[in-house]
Amino acid sequence: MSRIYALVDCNSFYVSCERVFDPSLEGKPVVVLSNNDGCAVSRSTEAKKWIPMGAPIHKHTKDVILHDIKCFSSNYTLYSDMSARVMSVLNKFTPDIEIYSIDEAFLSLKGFERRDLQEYGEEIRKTVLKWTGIPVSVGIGETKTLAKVANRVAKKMPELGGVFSIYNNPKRDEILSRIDVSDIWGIGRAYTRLLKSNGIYSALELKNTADTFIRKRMTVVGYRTALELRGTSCIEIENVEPEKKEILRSRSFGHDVFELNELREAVSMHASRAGEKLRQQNSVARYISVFLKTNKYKDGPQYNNSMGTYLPEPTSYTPDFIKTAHMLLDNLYKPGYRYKKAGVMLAEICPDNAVQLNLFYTSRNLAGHMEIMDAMDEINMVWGRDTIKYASSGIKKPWAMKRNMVSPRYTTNWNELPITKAS
DNA sequence: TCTGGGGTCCTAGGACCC
DNA sequence: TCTGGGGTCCTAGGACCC
Repeated sequence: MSRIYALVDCNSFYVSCERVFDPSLEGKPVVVLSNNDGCAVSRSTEAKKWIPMGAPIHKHTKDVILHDIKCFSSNYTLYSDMSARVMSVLNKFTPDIEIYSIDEAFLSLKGFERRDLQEYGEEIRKTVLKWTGIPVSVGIGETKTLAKVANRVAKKMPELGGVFSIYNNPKRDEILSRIDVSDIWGIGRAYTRLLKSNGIYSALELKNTADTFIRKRMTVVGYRTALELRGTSCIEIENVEPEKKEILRSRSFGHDVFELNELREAVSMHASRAGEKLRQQNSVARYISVFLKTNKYKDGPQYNNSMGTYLPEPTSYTPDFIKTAHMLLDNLYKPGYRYKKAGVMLAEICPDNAVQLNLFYTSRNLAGHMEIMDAMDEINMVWGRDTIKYASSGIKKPWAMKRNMVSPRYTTNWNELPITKAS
């Protein structure tokens, strides 16, 4: 029984989102920055010449000015909404879909063996572009890893029109011989170094490497990658999103922070956001930890530490998280450092219904707590984030991250809708 | 001045038990 | 005196992904 996978990947996704609502950006070098306006995380084709992926933008100020590169702070509200639109279009092609990241999805095309896959890929591409304005590339293959390879080929060679199928392709080995091992899904920096120092440079060479070597040096994970290159599918489509086992919330500060008070505000905000995420998946957590970091890129004394503890019982009640996180932070905090980042992690997560029986017998009014949480989540969902929030999260937030070049929330906020000119 | 954030999986090795 | 061997659980750290 053969399988067929398609990988649909949005081209320069964040940049494409910005362009949908501001067509004047078309054909120009555009860059979207990470939180705090730090690194370039999405670049248009035109910008790639000057700005490497992940580069700190402040190191490229000259290029930005010289080539008039348009820079944007990241606007996740907009990108998440556009992502949902793209995914819902893909869903119309097959319900057998795995949303792999904000800009990528795997589709199972089992049963499509006799169709012209190239043509089908083009139909997907055209439909997504027409209905959402987002350009995508489509790669098709016998396994997810081969679909990834095909997608890469589609992206690298614009003359293919954004679609490439390696499925049953008689030239498969020739294509694999031109793919660098570092470009294979699952092969990162460390494995690239290992493979190249053993004379394995291309995907074809990895495909033909002895199992014993791969298993010993790259664990079963690497072995699965090799099998997938050979056409044996080992990594299945995951239709339902698995529940998170850990939830981490953290941010760098816009400015260095010295005071415990400000750190307490930031930690309080992270704890309440982590709680929101936890409740979204109807779970409770038993373990919480807090971490604190100075700026590793700066000279001066460094401090990097974390502390965690078990909660008296599994919970999703934000005030419990805030209280415990503050206690941990108070123990963690040392005066005299320039702090750059703080975060809160929830772990030992399980579904809330798995513990409900026990909770009925606790002394606390759990039902009442949950009603409060539900009400707050509901209000914040309808009226926007932080309509209701905890006073301990601060009002002025001097530590908040920088977002100096953010575009409007075109699709999710009535006050920021795009305006069409009446002639 | 300015360097992202959020995850998962696997293994090795220590602690401990019988 | 003899200091084995099998097993589980936990944690830290390394690898990867977008």
